[in-house]
Amino acid sequence: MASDHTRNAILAAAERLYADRGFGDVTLRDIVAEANVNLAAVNYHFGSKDELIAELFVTRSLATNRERLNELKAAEEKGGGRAGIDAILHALVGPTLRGCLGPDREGSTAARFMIRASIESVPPIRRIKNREVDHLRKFIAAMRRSLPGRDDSELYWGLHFALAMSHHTIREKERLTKLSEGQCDLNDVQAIVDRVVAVSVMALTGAGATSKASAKPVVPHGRLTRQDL
Amino acid sequence: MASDHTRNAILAAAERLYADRGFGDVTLRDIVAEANVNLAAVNYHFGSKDELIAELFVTRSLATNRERLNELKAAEEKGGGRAGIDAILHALVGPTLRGCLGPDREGSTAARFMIRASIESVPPIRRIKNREVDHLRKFIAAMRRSLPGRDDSELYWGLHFALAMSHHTIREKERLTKLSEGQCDLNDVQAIVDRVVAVSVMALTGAGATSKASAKPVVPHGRLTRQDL
DNA sequence: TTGCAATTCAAACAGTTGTATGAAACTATC
DNA sequence: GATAGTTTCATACAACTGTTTGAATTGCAA
Repeated sequence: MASDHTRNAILAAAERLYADRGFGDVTLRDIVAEANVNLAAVNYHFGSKDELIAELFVTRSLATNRERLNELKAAEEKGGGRAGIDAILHALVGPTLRGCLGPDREGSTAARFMIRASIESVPPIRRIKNREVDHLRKFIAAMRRSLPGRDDSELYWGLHFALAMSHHTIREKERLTKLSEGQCDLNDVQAIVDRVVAVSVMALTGAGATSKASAKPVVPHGRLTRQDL
Repeated sequence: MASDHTRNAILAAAERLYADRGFGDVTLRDIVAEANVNLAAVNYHFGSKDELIAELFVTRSLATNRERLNELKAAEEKGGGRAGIDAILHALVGPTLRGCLGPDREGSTAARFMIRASIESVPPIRRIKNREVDHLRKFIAAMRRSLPGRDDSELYWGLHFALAMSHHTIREKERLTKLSEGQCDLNDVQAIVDRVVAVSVMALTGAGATSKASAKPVVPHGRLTRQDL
C-alpha cells in the first residue's frame, strides 16, 4: 500500500468537514475537494460513504473506550480489585468529557467530530453505538463489585444518568452557555467531570436508590459520599 | 379554506412517517402517498418541506411547554407564590417524559415523533429549539424563588441535569432496556419522573452545590496513555 | 526494460430529491 | 349560470447524490 496518503487525506478532510458542517451538509464531492483527491478514491479506499463515516467514528470511539478501561483498570488495581464508585464513574465519563470539552486545540477536530456524532446520530454511527452495550457492561460489573448488595436496576439507572449528564453537557454546551449567560463555565472540564460524578454518586448512594417511586424528601446539605482513596 | 382536509392529511401522514422511519428516510413523495394527496400540495399548503417539519414540531412543542407552565403555575399558587423545588422540577420534566414514554397508544404517534425529533435533530427543528431558552428561564426564575441565596450557576446546572436525564432517558430508552435486560422498567413513567426529580433535587441541594471546582481532591486515576487507533 | 498490480482519473450513470408550472377541477358569490 | 378565487393535479425541472466504469498512470519486482 504505497503511502496511504490519499486514504489519510480523505479521512482528515472528512473529519474536519463533518465536524464543522455536520453530516447532512457535507457531500463526498466536498470531501474530495478539501482533500485534493479524486472523487472515486473514496469508494476505492473505503467502499462507500457510510463505511468512511463508520471508520472515522470507530477510530475515535475505540480510543475513548480504551481510555475508559485503562482508567477503570488502574482504579481497580489501586483498590485491590475493587474501585470506589466515584473512581469508576470518573473513568466512565472523564475521557468522553475531556475529549469533547477540553480546550486542546490540537485534537479539537476530533472533539468537534465526536460532538457532531453525538448530535446528529447518522445511521452508520448509530449502528456502531448499539454495539457499545458490551463495553458498558464492564462498568456495571465494576459498580456491582463496588456497591455489593445494591439492586442491579439501581446500577443501571446510575450509569444511565451519568452518561445522560455527560452526553447532554457535550451536546447542549452552547445552549447552557447561552441560558446561563456564561455563568456556567464550560471550559473547566475537570470541574464538570467532578460535578457529573458527584451527582451520579448521589443518584447511586443517596436516598433515591429505592426501587419504586417514593421520591424521598430532599437530602440536607453536605452529604456527598466520597469513599475510596 | 374549504375544509383543511388536505392540509391535515399531510400533517398526519408526515408525523406518522417521520415518527416511524425518521427524517432522513422519508421523502415528500412518501408523505403524499401516505396522505393520498398530490405532491404539489405540500408546497402549496406549507411552502416547503422544512416549514412542514417546523409546523409539526412547533405544534407538539408548544403543547408540552404549555403543560409545563400550567403545572408550574399550579404548584406556585399552591405554595403561595413559591413552589417547592421538587414541584418545579416535576413540572419541568413531567410533561416531556409522560408525553414520550407514556403507554397511551392513542397519542403515541405524537410521542414517537417527538422522540425522533429528540434523536435526529434536523435543521428546522434545531432552529426552533434554540428559541426555547426564554421558556427555560421561567423555570430558573421559579427555582431562584424556591432556593433563594443559591448561586445562579447552581440553578442552571440543576436544570441542565434534569433535562439531561429526562431527554437521555427518552432518547436511549431502548439501549437502557437492552443493557439492563428489562430490569429497568421504562413503562412506569411516574416512577421515572420521580427518580429524575429526586436526583435533580439532590444535585441542587446536595453537597455538590459548591460554586467552583473545589469540592474534593481530584481522584488520581491511572494517567491515560495517548495512543492512536 | 518489461510486466503486472495498485492506484488515480475524468466522465458518466442511475436514481432521488425538493420545487415550480400551468392547466384542470372545484367552490362559493353574485 | 357566469365569474373569480381557491385548490388539486400531472408533469417537468434542475440540481444533486453516491456509485461505477474503463482507460490512464504510477510504483515496484523480475
